Amino acid sequence: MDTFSSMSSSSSSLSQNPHLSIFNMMMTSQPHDHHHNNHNQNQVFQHHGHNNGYAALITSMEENQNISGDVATTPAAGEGGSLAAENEAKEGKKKMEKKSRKPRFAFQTRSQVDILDDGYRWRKYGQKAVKNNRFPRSYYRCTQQGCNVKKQVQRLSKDEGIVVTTYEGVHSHPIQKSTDNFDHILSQMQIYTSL
DNA sequence: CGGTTTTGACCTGCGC
DNA sequence: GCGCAGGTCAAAACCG
Repeated sequence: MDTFSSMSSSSSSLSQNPHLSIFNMMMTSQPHDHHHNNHNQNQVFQHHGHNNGYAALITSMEENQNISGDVATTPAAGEGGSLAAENEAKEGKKKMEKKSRKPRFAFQTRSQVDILDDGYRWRKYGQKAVKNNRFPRSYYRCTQQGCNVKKQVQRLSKDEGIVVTTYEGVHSHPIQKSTDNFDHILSQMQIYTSL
């Protein structure tokens, strides 16, 4: 998403509106009708909290990029899956998004809990053990019909205090829960971390 | 009872 | 071609 390019320049404003800019952009970005081929961009945004121990990092990627060099991502292997059977006659099922690789965003947070409530409803559809990582990776899909946004949550084995949430795709519907802003999430994290 | 999680099987891409 | 690794399916279990 080219939206990110403008963000890097306005990174200074992040200190003003710490979380809103990041999350609103991720959650409310408009669906691109035509998958305009955005070039290979892999931008990393880091945001260090003031002193609450919170730190977030966002990575946008198009091809097979690594998330902070620790989380390995395969080149859209998931696009295939059992979709090969789609060649037969699966029309009720979802079809693969042509060749367009959906934008992916890696959101790295320092938190004790894996489930960061971002306001959307997710249904878990898989969990896999990751190589060189003693923590499994969980796969979620947005429960909203017609919304094929996926996300995967993984904890770094290097630093188990860090949770990497990778969003894939763009929501085509408003947020269902009353998650006004990131403060809600922040407070939630602080609650859990104080356990 | 309906929606969600769990979990093993299955599929695909890739490297050897 | 085979095995591995990552991603998905789907049936059963679980939970409100």
